Amino acid sequence: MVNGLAHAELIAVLVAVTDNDPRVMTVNAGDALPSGPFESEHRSLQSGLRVWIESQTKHPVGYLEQLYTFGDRDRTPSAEGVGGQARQISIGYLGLVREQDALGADRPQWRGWYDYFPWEDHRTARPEVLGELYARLHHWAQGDELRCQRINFLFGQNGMAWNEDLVLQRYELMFEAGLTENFIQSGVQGFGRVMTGDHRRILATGIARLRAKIKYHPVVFELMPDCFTLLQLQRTVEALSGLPLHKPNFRRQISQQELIEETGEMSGDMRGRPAKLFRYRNDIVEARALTSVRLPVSR
Amino acid sequence: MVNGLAHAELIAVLVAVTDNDPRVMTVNAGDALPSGPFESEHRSLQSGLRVWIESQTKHPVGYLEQLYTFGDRDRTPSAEGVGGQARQISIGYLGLVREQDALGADRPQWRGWYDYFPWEDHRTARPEVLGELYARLHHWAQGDELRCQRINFLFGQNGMAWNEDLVLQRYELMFEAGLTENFIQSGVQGFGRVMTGDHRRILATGIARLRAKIKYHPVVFELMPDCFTLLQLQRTVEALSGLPLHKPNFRRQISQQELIEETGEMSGDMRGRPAKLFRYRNDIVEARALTSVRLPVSR
DNA sequence: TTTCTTAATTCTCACTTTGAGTACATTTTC
DNA sequence: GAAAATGTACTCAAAGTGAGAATTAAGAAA
Repeated sequence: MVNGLAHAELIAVLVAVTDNDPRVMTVNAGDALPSGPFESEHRSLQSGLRVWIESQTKHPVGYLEQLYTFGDRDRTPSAEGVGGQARQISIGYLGLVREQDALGADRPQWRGWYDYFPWEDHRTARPEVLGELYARLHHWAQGDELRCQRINFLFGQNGMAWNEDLVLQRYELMFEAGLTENFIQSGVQGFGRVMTGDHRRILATGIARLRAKIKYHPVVFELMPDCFTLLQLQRTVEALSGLPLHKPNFRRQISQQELIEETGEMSGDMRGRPAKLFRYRNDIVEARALTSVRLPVSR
Repeated sequence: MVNGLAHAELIAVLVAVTDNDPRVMTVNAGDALPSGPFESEHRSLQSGLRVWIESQTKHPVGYLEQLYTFGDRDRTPSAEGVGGQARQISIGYLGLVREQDALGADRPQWRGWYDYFPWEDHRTARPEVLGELYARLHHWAQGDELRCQRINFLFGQNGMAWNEDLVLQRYELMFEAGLTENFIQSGVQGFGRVMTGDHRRILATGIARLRAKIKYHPVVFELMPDCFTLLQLQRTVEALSGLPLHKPNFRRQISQQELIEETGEMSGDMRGRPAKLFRYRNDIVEARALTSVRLPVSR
């Protein structure tokens, strides 16, 4: 028995926002996330994945961050055959691609991520699925107090506010309740598109990470074109977070962070008053831009 | 050539706070973090590590979280021999152990983490090392504007505030500047204790993660005994963050979150007025307790 | 031209959260 | 009993946030 030997695979959640909708790169007609073996000639995991993605997709990847390493035994039921001894380990990455670089984003590999998680898009209204979802979850809960509290908390019911960050927890609750892949494949509508293995869970991990990250780190700009209006920026953040934002307050928040500057040009193509164009300030020191959560420090 | 085959190793940053000092579990007289091969009989990475840690250390691990997966080629220069083909992949975990369970915390495996990062402890004063550290960093920077900005930002110089979260970035800057392992082993004092390979970097990753996490997730309580006073809690947070906290404001912040409740008992062993004892409320729903960063949501 | 529509941009104001410090209470130690 | 040490409760100004009104600038319709 070879201890510690495993098949290592890299798997990417590649995100772009086009037409105000967040999209994710898929393979097999939307059935899986792109992945490949970790080849040992690469210098590091990160650079290995970058090279591999760029050769596969032709899209330059601006931002790349490790998500999570998945290694549960029962993840991929079909993975038994790979050698008998060695386990499968998948290292997930989150990558961001600029709209302008994602040309061909209409090509079928790019799928709107709300196709997979329809209950996560609260931009215009509470998604309709939530009604049936609540019903089925509560049916599963069978009156168990803790389960009910968890449902209410995660899905913003019963006076609790919807928290957009809890994508993964919501998916995992649904998984526990038997409302994911097998259930959907039995023909139920509205609970999202399925993926192979645990790819949808990895996607949920990526969405959750990105939603949390945009709040304290200026990664949104990795998804924006060089020049953009404040409304375009707002629409992008809305697309990612799945929430409608308050325009004046959004613009106040952005401008006081001093992360962007006017280009001097105006956008002309739209209806209504033309908007100023902005660009991300690239004279910002690396990590400078974090809205830190504060402890009550003394002195 | 076997593609995708790798040696997988689990590596743990196990933290406990005793005597108001954060400590980390080590092996080899403080030279390395505990680690071991990922054995394929485990159900998942997480459970594998938990079993392994608890059998090795006899400490129950309350909280366990994946940190990062390290796989750079040049990480461990000595790891060439392991088989010629397969790469080494290390999956790092952060684990928290309660003070009461870390009895024997005086045993030499538990080391104060500021032994490894003396410049990170700002509880009583700016650490003295910072003077020499600045000097050496600026000497390395050689006037390069970007490098200087980065130094000032990371080390809170030149009007910038010290940010306790940037542990990893600071370590990596020092690494770039050649102020880590080899440098220290050449006999320089005050730049911290070294570890084998990149273990000190993994420790920095763990500290950084924990410092960030305590601000929006109630993980501190995983380090506290069942009953504690508010000052004990404050001292623990101070120990982890390396900052002195404002007592009245800290207690206000804690009490309005309603995460703890009075036990009704009082602490008796200390000098001065006895303090109320509190316990963590275990009727809190799992994730309920997060101080979320807000976007300017509309409606 | 005038008016309507759409969107950009600026301001206001109440309310909440923080930073910082003060005052007072209750115990042990000298 | 006074001093020292700690616990606990307030106060108050400054900063930050949520919600919305008001104003400006363009094209389109009447």
